[in-house]
Amino acid sequence: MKMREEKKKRLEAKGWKVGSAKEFLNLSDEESAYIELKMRMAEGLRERRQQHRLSQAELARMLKSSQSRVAKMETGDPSVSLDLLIRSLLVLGISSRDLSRLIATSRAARAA
Amino acid sequence: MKMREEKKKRLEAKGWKVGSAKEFLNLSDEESAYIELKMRMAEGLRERRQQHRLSQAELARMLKSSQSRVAKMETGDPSVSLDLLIRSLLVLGISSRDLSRLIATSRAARAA
DNA sequence: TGACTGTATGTCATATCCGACATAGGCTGG
DNA sequence: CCAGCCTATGTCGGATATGACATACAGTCA
Repeated sequence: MKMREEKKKRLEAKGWKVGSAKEFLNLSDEESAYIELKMRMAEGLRERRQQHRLSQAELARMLKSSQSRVAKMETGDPSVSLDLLIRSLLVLGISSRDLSRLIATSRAARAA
Repeated sequence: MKMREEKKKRLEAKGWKVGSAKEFLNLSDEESAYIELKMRMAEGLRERRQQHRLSQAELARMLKSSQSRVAKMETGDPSVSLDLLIRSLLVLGISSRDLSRLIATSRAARAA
C-alpha cells in the first residue's frame, strides 16, 4: 500500500538532523530541499497558530478547511502541498519578510 | 467558461504596479499576496532559466515536464501552483538564501 | 471515573493540477 | 518568401491534493 511509503519518508524526514539529509536518505538534492522546506513551513505554521492562540479546529474554520487537514499540514504529511502551507501562512497574516525569513532560516537556528 | 475568469485575473495581476493590488482589484489580502508571490516566482524562474541559457523546452526536459507547462509557469498561469514553481526553482539549483530573497524582494527592487 | 478539548491518522469523493499534445504567432537567417 | 527556432494558449485524460468524515488517543478537570 502507498501509505506505508509516504509515512516512512515523512517520519524519516522528521528525524533529520541539520545537514544530514543526503547522508541518510536516497533523496536527490531537489527532493531533500523540498522536504526540508516543507517541514520548515509546517513548523512555522504551528508556531504562528499557537501564537494566535488558535486550536487546529479554529484555524481550519478560518481556512475553510478541516481540523484533520490542519493537523496534516503541521505534521508535514506528504498529502499536503507547499501551496496549501503558504496560503495558510498568508491567511495567518504572515508578511513577505517573515515568510522569506522562514524559508531562509535553518532548523537549528529556529530551534534555538 | 472558466478560462475567461482566470485569464482576466491573471492579466490584471500582470499589470499591477507595486502596492496597487488592493486598490484596483477586489481581492482579499491573502489572495493578492498569493498572486504577487506567484508572479515573483514566475519571473524568478524565467530569469534563472535565461541565465542558464536554456529554452523552455530544454528546461522542461530537466523537469520531466513539457514546454507548454514551463510557459505557463513563467506567465503565472492560474493552472500552476506555487508548489510546482518552487520545485522547478530547486531543480535549477536555487539556494534557500536566494529563494528567500526572491520572496522578500519587491517587484520594483528586482526590476532595477 | 467519565466528559471534554485538542490533536493525529486513515479513507473517500471530488476538485484541482499536471504532462502531453495541437496549434498559433513572433523572430531570425537563409 | 519560408524553414527552423522559441514562446504562448487551449484542451484533455489521468494524477494528485483537498475537505470532510470517522475514529483514536492523550491530557485535563471535576
